[in-house]
Amino acid sequence: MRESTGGTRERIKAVALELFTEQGYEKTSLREIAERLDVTKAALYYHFKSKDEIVTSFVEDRLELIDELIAWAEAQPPTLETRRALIARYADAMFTSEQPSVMRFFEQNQTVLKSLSAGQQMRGRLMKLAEALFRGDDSPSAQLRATLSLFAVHTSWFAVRTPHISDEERRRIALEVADELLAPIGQPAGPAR
Amino acid sequence: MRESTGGTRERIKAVALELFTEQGYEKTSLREIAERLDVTKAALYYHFKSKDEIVTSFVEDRLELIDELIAWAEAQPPTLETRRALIARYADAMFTSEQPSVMRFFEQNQTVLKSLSAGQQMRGRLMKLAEALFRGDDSPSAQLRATLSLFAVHTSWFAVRTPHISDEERRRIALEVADELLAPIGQPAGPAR
DNA sequence: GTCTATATGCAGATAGAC
DNA sequence: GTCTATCTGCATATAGAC
Repeated sequence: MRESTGGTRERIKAVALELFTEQGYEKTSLREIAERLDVTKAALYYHFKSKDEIVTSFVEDRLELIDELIAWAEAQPPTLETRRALIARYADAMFTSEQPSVMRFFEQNQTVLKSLSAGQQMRGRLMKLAEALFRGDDSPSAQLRATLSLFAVHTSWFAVRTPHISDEERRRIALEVADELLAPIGQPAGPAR
Repeated sequence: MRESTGGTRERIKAVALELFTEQGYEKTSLREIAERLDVTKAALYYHFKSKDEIVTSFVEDRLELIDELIAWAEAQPPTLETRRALIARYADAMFTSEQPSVMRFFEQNQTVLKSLSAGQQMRGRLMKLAEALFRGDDSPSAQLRATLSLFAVHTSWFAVRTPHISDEERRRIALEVADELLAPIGQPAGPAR
């Protein structure tokens, strides 16, 4: 417990993220977060002026990161190579980060997040990311494929149930499937039978 | 408003489903549901003994339906044809039903549903459905593909952003992509590059 | 920077009249 | 089958002492 000096804000973020992800935003009370940290509710209000400001705090880092990816992609030609590189970079961000669970939190709290500005921003950003993935081919199937390739990355943590599988292996599988989904995008015609 | 006699229970279900889906389960109060129906909260308690019993009421129909699909699939050989037929039947159920939004509700309230028994049952059932889709090939990539094929059906309503597109067209696109995802399952080796 | 104490409000739920 | 009235509890949030 070395970090008790000054690190309180970070500890609040970490605990809140964990509880929000597990139980949901609405079901997690500030009392619960405070108890877990062995402080009082009032202490939380010193660090964050409201409950949803806690959410904002850990969503913002991700927004920046996604913005960078989008900007990078838009500077590239809309080729398959670009799409693949983009999803790979995104997967790196998801798997590498110290807190991969920000996206899990987001997935698990979609509806609630609609009414939070942080949530709306994140929603918008993921839309733009999907757009960057199908850029140059806005056919319905390309749109669906692009979105699903993001889901491949997001859901591999639970969709792959094999026990004891490593994160690196999950990432590899996710990208294998994502690549296949991206392949037909931008082709003259989809792989209709 | 012909159904005002006796149809109250159904009207409650319909409004609750809509609000739960849009705003989330926790954020939607019984007061809000009651106001929308122009009745009092107490009236709701005549029809349902608790808030989560409302959820249970509209989840149960779906459970049965999914159970039938699973049972059917398990009676078939684990071939690609079976997988494709299964996802097609599932898509029919999703798109045909009078209330396709039950699954939307479920997607949007995952975390909250963890603590509701109806939610746990639905979770379990979707897991089994995914298993039925990769039956005979439990490789990690097959598991991910099977899960994503379900997502293709579930998410086509928002992932495909083309305006004025019909439900039938969405269903067709979803199945096109789902079929592609299912194709490599059960093959000697995945389509590694 | 963290505390105690408290304000204020709405949630889910029940009792019992009509 | 729907109402009014009310219970009980916990939520977010604030004021002000230490």
